[in-house]
Amino acid sequence: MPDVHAAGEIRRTVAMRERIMTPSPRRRASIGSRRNPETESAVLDAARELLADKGYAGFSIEEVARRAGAGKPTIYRWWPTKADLFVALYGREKTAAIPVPDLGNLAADLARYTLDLWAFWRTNPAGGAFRGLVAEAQGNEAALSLLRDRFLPERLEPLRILFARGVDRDGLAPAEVPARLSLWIGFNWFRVLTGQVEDDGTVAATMRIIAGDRS
Amino acid sequence: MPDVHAAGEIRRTVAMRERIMTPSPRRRASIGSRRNPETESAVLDAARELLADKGYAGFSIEEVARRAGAGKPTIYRWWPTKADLFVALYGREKTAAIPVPDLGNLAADLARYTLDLWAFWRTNPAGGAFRGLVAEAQGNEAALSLLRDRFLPERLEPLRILFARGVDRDGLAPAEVPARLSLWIGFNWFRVLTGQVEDDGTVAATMRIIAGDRS
Amino acid sequence: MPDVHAAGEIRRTVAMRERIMTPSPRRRASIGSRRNPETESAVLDAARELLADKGYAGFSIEEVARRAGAGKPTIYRWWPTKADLFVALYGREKTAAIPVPDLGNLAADLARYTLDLWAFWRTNPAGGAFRGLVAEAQGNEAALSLLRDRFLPERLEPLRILFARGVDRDGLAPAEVPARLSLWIGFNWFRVLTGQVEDDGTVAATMRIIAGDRS
Amino acid sequence: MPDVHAAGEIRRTVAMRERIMTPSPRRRASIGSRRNPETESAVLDAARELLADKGYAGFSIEEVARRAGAGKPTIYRWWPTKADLFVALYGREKTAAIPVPDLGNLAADLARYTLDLWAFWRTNPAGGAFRGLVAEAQGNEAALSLLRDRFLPERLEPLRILFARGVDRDGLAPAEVPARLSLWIGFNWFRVLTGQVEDDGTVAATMRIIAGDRS
DNA sequence: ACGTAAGCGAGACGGTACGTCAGGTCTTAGG
DNA sequence: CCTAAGACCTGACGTACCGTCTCGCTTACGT
Repeated sequence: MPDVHAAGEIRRTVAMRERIMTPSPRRRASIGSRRNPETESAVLDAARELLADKGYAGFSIEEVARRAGAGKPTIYRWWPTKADLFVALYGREKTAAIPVPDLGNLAADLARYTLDLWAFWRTNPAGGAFRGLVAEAQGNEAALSLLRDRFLPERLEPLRILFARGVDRDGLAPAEVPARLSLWIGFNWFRVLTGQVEDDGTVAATMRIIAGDRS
Repeated sequence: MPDVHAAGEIRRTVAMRERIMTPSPRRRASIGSRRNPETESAVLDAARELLADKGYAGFSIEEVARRAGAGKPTIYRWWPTKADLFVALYGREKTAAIPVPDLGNLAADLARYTLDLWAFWRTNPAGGAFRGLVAEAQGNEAALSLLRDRFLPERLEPLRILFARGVDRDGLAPAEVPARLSLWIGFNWFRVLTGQVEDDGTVAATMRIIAGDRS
Repeated sequence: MPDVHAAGEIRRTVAMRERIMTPSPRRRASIGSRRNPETESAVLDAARELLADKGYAGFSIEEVARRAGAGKPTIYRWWPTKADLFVALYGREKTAAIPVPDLGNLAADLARYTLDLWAFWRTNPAGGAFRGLVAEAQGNEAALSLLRDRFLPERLEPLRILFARGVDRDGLAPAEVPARLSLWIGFNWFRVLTGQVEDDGTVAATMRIIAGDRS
Repeated sequence: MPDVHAAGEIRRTVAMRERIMTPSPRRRASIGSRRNPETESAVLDAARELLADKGYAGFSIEEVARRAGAGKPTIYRWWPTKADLFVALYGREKTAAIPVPDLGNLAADLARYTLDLWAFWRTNPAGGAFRGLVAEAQGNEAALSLLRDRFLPERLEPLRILFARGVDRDGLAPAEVPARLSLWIGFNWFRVLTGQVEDDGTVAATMRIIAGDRS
């Protein structure tokens, strides 16, 4: 049955020729029936770069796919929404980047951590990822839930440590911790969402209030 | 070749039928070479209603035009960006809705004002407008500037009154007012942007911290 | 989940730069709130050309839009399905191209008309359009109905004339006309769908059978 | 960063649950280094069923693989193109299903055979397979050649018998056989490709014309 | 008897095209 | 000069399949 497969052979030949002809900087084929970490990296790198280049407004899955040399479906397979992509992006950058300080009192610790965080946001596309995530959450219940219920608690861990130490060391009332944590979050959101994450000299004073520092 | 475009004609026919069937919010022709205030109202009403219906995600100029029975260019002429429309929307709603309380101490005043504001946000599309404006500002420099430099100072006037009274009456340090105001703003942003503007009983305590109330 | 777009101003600037930079053979803006015949022409020309280049297999709305310099939504607005586009394409080409012969007897008339039709199909992408329409109809009820109920009766008009003349002149039994017409249609479909529309010398004999010619 | 890809994991989980829930048409492992006839059956059955369910438009290798519980590469290994699969499908079904009638005259034989064939097409997915193969052939040279040069001659064998008998018995001119055969083929193609394979009472008359019956 | 070659399910991969939505621009026609 | 209307191009959306690839496994066959 020699001619039965002619079509397939023709198609294969064409595909091969095309693959040879195109410059194709790097073609990442599948590595079998499991996730290709190279692809994951390429996508996150591209997303990071795009966010840095164009900001949230210019951010699109389409363009990420283009830059990553990835197919759109590949992206949607692993990050079904933009929000997921932002979270992944943020998680990738921030990990362990900001040390949990121990300067002897809560206000100083908060100020140090806050300023480190701001520096991170300023110098790193992850700041843009965070802003994008918040923006996304304003019109998308799933994104909001991702932000509020998964992303936030996770990223707040260092703060909980700081406040716990404040309770032990500085005599902070445990019952007040949630309110003070909310204030810290809100303050930071306000600053980052209005593009004001440079130290204007007010951070220390603000942190003293949040810390309940009466000195 | 008259019947070649039948499909298009069908579409047009459907559109016409729908236009006829819908209550058709009166046909507003031009009123000459000046702005038609009826149109402005119709657009803002439609925007408000749409925001209430679909939220920020479902908000589009296209749909506003549809509901308002207005042409898209008409909308773009007067509100060149979504942000402008949000600001107009918000400015239209909030005015004078929330009384400036005077309950004898700053913490109580802040709590009362905050809860009133939240109630307003819950019951009024303007809350959605605000969230939309923040989202918009994350990818749009003009919207950000509008939000930060025009909208925010304007809406903060009652707070300034409250804090000024706090200085006079409760002995609040004048130097601390900006920081405390920032905390109040941030707290409110955090709550509204995460969809948490119901009183969960934590507001009073939080306001006491912001007010610097040591009782 | 609509994305938040950049400032209109940014977009405008980018668009302008692109418009200036690209050679852009022709930019067709709207000509107001009515159909632009230039666009219609450009689309049909592009479709025709694409069909000639790549055949039915390589035919896509996407590529037509690309070649026509038209937006996909514009194409979908006027030709909601590929079938509509094929019909329009065919209608545009065939009109009045094939004269209705009168050679004295039905068999000769049919042969002449058939060979003219084949010549038209050979030299003109409309032949491809017809094949595409049939292919489309095999998996799409709407396309099938378009083909069977609108396209076919219309294109068969000349044949009806020929057969009517056969009844009057050659004594063809009127009751047999539908069956003979079916045979003519079927014969032509078979030939065009198998890519056999060159005259191999069998047409005259076949048409004599269809015409019921006993000579 | 283990929890960053939760979305993907959720998708996988869902997929697993579905895999568990579906009856899972038995897991066919390899049976060594030769073709597994169970797999072949499963694929052809699935293809047949899918064609019956969804028609040519809904037919995809992907879905066949899904239903057959087969890997896509397995399918591509044995049937490199859709056309091959269609041919295999049709070849599998039709064999010997339609008896070659002998009713005393050619017209009657043709009518009987045609109606039997139509009945077969109506009740059997092979009809859909044939339509699919024709559609495929409109954009695929290999499929066309398959259809024209292999499939058609093979399936026409019974007709040749009928016509040969017509020559012997009914005095049909041998020179006219090819033309009359073409007419029969064309008529049937036209009917099946327009979804008109119910006997509307015109078949007998049409077959008389094809048979050259002058009674 | 055992290594190897081939078949197998699975599913990720880069792609192309789908059909839809909205964005912002443009022009008409009319008041 | 404003207004409603709606066509236009653009570009992104999220989905379906395409055909290829590699994995990890199973089994028969040749050495």
